[in-house]
Amino acid sequence: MADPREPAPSPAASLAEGVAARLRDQVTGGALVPGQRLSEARLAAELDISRNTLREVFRLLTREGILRHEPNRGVFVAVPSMASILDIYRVRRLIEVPALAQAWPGHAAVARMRAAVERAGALQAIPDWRGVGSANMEFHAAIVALTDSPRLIQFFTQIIAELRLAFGLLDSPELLHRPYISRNAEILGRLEAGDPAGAARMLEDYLTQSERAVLEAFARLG
Amino acid sequence: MADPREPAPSPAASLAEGVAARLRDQVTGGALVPGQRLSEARLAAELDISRNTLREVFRLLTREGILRHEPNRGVFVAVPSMASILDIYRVRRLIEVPALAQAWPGHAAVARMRAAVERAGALQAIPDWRGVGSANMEFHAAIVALTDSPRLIQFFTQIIAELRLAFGLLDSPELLHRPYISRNAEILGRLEAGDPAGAARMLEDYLTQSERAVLEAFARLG
DNA sequence: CATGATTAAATTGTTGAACAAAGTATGATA
DNA sequence: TATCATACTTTGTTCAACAATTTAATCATG
Repeated sequence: MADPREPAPSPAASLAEGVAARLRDQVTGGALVPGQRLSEARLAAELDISRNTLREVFRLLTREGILRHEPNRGVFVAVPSMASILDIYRVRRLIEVPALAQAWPGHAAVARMRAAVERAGALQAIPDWRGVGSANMEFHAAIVALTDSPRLIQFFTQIIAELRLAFGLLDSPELLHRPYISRNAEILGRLEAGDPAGAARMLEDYLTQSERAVLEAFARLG
Repeated sequence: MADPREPAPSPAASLAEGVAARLRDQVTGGALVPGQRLSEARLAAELDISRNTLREVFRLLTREGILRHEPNRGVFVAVPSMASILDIYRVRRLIEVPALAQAWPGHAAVARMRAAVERAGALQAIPDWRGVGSANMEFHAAIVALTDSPRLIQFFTQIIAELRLAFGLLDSPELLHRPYISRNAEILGRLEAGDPAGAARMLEDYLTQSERAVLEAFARLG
């Protein structure tokens, strides 16, 4: 495997979806700054697609919450707010904790959780903190995958994208991601030891602490 | 007020969103049958919009789950399955029960709940069972609104649309909606009496029973 | 100088036509 | 009947155009 960061070069069913994925990465990766306006004409030329196709892309990403559409004014990269972060963590608690609590330790998603933990560990050594952040998010996406609920999984994917958008806004990624590598490992260990309820309690602590850290970093921006 | 069924003739920010709302109603209202194919050319002519705009509409509704898009083959009205109904009720339990349990009885959404109950009662007298179903769904949307979480509210709106799509597939709407008018009223009464926890327990029973009824009706179709 | 109204420029919203690519139906042939 | 080549239909995508709206620039006026 060449680069452990890139999850999968999915075949991009249609051009619009492919471009959407590319743009999504650019946004969550920080290449596009929150609040920035995305001119249809300019971006279409830059991406080498037509305006119509780009508009389809905009519709997709707007509904995902990482772009904002103001009628007759244009499309902007969404600007995370304190309120949105609070909302996101609330949703995370509501979904992740029960998902883990009712997990069957033999579920296939447990392997995904373990892979994510190991990837985070490897990227920590480079160090690539943004990569660590991605791996940590993947860990939590895997937790939701434990539910086998397509709707929850898709919804949570959105939530994660929004959260990564907020992360991109903050500096000091090491502080935001480093402490949670071992914490994820502990949660996973407890689950594999056959104690989902205990793992869920640890996860709840994790979320509370992570939320506080993010909010503090956010407050430091003014 | 002329017709208590129509919630609000929203100003339709853009043409695409307006048409999306119209199509959504046609689908959840049963005018478009699940599995039916939506030809771009024909439907665009019928709705008197261009193919490009219709495609934007398709993207919106596909992401909402009420249309399905097969690359190079076309767009179809989504076909509810037993699995999707199970998933939907699981999500409902996960979101609605905690939402109600932690509700503050003075919240503005309580008024929405009461309005929905009263509307259902009125429509029962006509009788308009499809309308009763809509009112019941509005009751539960109001429960989620108790959380003040934009993300949960938007997500739940989707879930409701999908469920109404499934309802449209089933016959005997009276059997599916009638029993729940009084049940909703009881839940509301318990909440207004200052016992959110008790109301939440009643809601849980409600969901279990409703799920069973829907699944049975679904099984009768073969 | 500031301010508000008027005009000009740029951008979005939407359409229609066009064509390549993929899928579907048709029909000839073995 | 089964199979394969062919014609037809539909989707995927682009392009050019124009109306509607917003933004910027201009300018008169207190």
